[in-house]
Amino acid sequence: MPSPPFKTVGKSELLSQTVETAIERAIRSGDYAVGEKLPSEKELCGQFGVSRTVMREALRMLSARGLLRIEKGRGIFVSRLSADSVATPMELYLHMHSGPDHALHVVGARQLIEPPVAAEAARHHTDADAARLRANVAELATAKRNRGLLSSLDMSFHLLIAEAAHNPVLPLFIRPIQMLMPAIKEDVYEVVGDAHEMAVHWHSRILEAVLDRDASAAAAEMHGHLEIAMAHVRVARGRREAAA
Amino acid sequence: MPSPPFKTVGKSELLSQTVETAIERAIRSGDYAVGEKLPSEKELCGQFGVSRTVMREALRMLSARGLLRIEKGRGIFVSRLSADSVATPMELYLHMHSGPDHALHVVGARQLIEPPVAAEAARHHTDADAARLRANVAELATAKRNRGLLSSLDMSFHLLIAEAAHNPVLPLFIRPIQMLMPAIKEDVYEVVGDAHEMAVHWHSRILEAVLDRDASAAAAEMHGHLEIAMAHVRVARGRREAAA
DNA sequence: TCTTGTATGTTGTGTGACAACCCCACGCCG
DNA sequence: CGGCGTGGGGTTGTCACACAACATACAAGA
Repeated sequence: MPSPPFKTVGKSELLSQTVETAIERAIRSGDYAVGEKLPSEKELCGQFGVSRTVMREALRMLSARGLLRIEKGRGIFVSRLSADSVATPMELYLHMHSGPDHALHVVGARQLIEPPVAAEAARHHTDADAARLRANVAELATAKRNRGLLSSLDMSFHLLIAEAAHNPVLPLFIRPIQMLMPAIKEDVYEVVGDAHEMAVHWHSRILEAVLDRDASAAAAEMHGHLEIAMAHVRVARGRREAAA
Repeated sequence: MPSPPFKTVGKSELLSQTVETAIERAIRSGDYAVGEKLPSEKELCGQFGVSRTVMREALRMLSARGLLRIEKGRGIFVSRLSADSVATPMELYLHMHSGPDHALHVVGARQLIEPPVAAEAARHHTDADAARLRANVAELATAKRNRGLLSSLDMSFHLLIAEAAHNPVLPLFIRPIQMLMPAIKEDVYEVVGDAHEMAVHWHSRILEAVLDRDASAAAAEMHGHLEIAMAHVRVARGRREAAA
C-alpha cells in the first residue's frame, strides 16, 4: 500500500457531530457568554435545518462534556466549565488504565508530583489560601470519626494546596488523583488505627511549612506524609494478600 | 425558614442519565471488556425498558465522553479510553478559563511535574527504555525541518521518560499535557529560530543524566530544558501582544 | 393584595417509519 | 469446484409527530 488511495468522498461525519462542533465553536469564540440562554431546540433545528432528534443528540453530547446545562421547562444555557469536567474524565482514564496494584502506583505518583506542588504553594499562596488551609486543618482536627467526612477533608487539603500554587493546571491533576483515594483508603482504614491522628499531624506540619513560605520544607513534609501513606498501602496490601 | 419543609418527592434524574450511569458502571466494573460489542440499540431498549430516543441519547453521551464507539451499520463497542478524551476537555477548560496565557500555566505545571519524573526515570529505567530514548534522540537530531515530525518526536521523548519511570500512572498525566504542546509551540516556532537545535541539545543532556542513573542531574536538566521552553513561550506571548 | 387557575413555551419521552450502511450467506456462473 | 455478485437481514442515522412533565407569566377571582 505505497500510495494513499482515493479518499472517501461521501460525508462520513454525522449530522449530530457537525452540529455539535458548530455550537462548540460558537461557545469557544465567545458568541455565547457563560450563563447565556441558547435559542430553543425548535429554533436551533430551524437554523441548522436538522430534525429535533439530531439537535437533541448534539445538545446532549455538549451537555455530557460540560459545556451546556439543559433545564427541563426552562431552556439551554451555556455552562461554566467546571474542574470536574476535566477531573472526571481523568479519573475514568486512570481507572480504566490502572492495573491490579494501582494503589501503589497512584500513591507513588503522588510522591513525585505533590511535593513540588506544595513547594510552589509555599511560594505563591495568598492570605485567603492560608485561611482556607487553616480552616481545613482545624476542622480535620476536631472532626468525629466519620470516615466520609475525614476522607473529604483530606482530599480538600491536598486540593487547597494545589490551588494555593496559583497555577490553574495543577488542580486538574491533583483532583482526579484525590478522587481515587477514598477507594484506596478503604483498605487502609481497616488496618491502620491511628490514621486520623497521622493525617492531622502531617497536615499540620505541611501547613506550617507553607505558611512559613519555606518551599523546601513544604516539599519535604509532603514527601514525608506520602511516605507514611505509601507504607500504609503496603501494609494493607500485605494483609489483603495474606487473607487471600 | 427554621425547619426543612417537605422534601421533593419526584425523581429528578433524567431517564437518559440513569441509563448512562448504568452502562458506565457496567463498563467500569468490567462487565464489558474493551472492544467488546454491546447489544443493539433495540435490545438495550428492551433490557432497560426505555424508548430508542432515551437509549440513543444515553449512548451519545457515553460516546462523547469516549467510552463507546458507535459504528453505523455495525454496532456499539466499548472503546479504549484514549488520552485525547482527557486532553480535549483539559484544553477546552484551559481555553475557557485562563484565556490566552494558558500556555504559561501549562509549561509552569510541566516545570513542577516533569523534573521529579525524570529523576524517577534515572532511577528505574531499563535497558529497553534506554534504547528507545537513544533512538528517539538520534532521530530528532537527524530529522528534517518537518514541524509535525519534530513536534511528535519531542512529545515522544517526554513520554518515554515518563514510561521509563515504570509507574504506569505517570504517562497518564504526561500524555494529555504533551498533547497540548503542539498548539502552544505554533507560536514559539514562529519566533524562535533555533528551537530544533535547542531541543536536541537539552534532550541529549537529559538522556545522558538518565543513562548515568543520576537522578538529581536528570531533574536539573529537565528543569533547565523547561526553563528555556518557558522563556520561549514568554517571548512568543510578548510578540503576539506587540502585534496586537 | 394575595391566591389560584390557566395559557404558553420549554424540555423529556414514546412511537413509527424510512434511509444508509455493513456483513454474510446464498446462488449464479465460469 | 471455486470465485463473484447480489440479495436479505441486521444495525445505526435521520425524520416527523404526539404527548407528558415542568417552568414561567399573566389574568381572573376572592
